[in-house]
Amino acid sequence: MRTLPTRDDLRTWREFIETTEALRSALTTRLQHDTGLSPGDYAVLLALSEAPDHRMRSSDLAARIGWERSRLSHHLARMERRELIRREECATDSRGAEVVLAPPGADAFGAATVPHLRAVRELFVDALTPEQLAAAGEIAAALKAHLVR
Amino acid sequence: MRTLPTRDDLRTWREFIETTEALRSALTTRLQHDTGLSPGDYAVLLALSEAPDHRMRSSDLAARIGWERSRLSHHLARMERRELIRREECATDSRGAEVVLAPPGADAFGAATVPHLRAVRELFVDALTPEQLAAAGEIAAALKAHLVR
DNA sequence: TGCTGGTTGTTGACGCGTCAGTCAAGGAGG
DNA sequence: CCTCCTTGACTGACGCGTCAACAACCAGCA
Repeated sequence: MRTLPTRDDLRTWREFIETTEALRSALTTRLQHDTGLSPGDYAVLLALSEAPDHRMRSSDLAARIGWERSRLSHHLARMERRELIRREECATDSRGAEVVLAPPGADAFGAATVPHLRAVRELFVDALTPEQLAAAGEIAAALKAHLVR
Repeated sequence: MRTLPTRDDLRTWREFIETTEALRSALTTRLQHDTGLSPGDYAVLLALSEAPDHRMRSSDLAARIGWERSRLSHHLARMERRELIRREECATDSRGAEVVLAPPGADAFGAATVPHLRAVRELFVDALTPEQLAAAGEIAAALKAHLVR
């Protein structure tokens, strides 16, 4: 039977969780401001951009970006309303839907990628020394490994 | 003029951001499952528990937990529906509202704190070596300092 | 052929968060 | 007292996420 975290552990935990949250939120704000896209939009558009013919089955797309089908379905409905993507019936499986990158979506994604990568550099990479960056990677790996346990 | 992040930087970034998100989500799920509270509920109840008389002006509460007043207002409405808190008119400033910890809220918070701290230890502290834990604190501090810049 | 069980994708309800108001109550200066 | 500005809190609209339920469909098998 193990003890609870120490006061110091908790201070570190708070600092860590609050800062990563603030970082995520800053990135989101930046992406939104620079490009009008949410992180979800970006993930969808990235996957479609890399797909052959710029189209993908809905389930494959969900698996690709690690979302639940339902979440994707809701999100695609909103993106379709903004004409970033279209949904078409699938020829080979009539249950299925194909998600197609629409021209405004391709444009938006094209305009988004450089600013987004620049923001990642400025807010994350540049904030850390090379040693810290490496340590961050190891810490993430350790946390992840422990999570799936 | 600086360059974009390298492929390695991006791998680290992805790993870092996805893992911290997964960690946050695991903690949330755990808290929800063990105690029926969301992190927001927990933050509100914690602040009220520490307040004199278990009551606080709405704005002070918002400042304390770092929320927008509007967000707090919505959240309190939901918590009041569940009878975790009550809202009373403020005697000294008739614009104001006082948020009061209700008995079910106090009970829920009391039952939540140990499991929650245990989860923090299991999912965060225990996943890291003492050196990694220290490094995590420093990384968070560096990121935070860079954010406010 | 017809059942049966697993998939695909959508939907509705609801919690949560932000934003942009709204409105009442205080306070300062004329 | 009256105007003007600020403050405290709430609200409505909307984006986002999860969950549970569902219809339509496919595939394998009796």
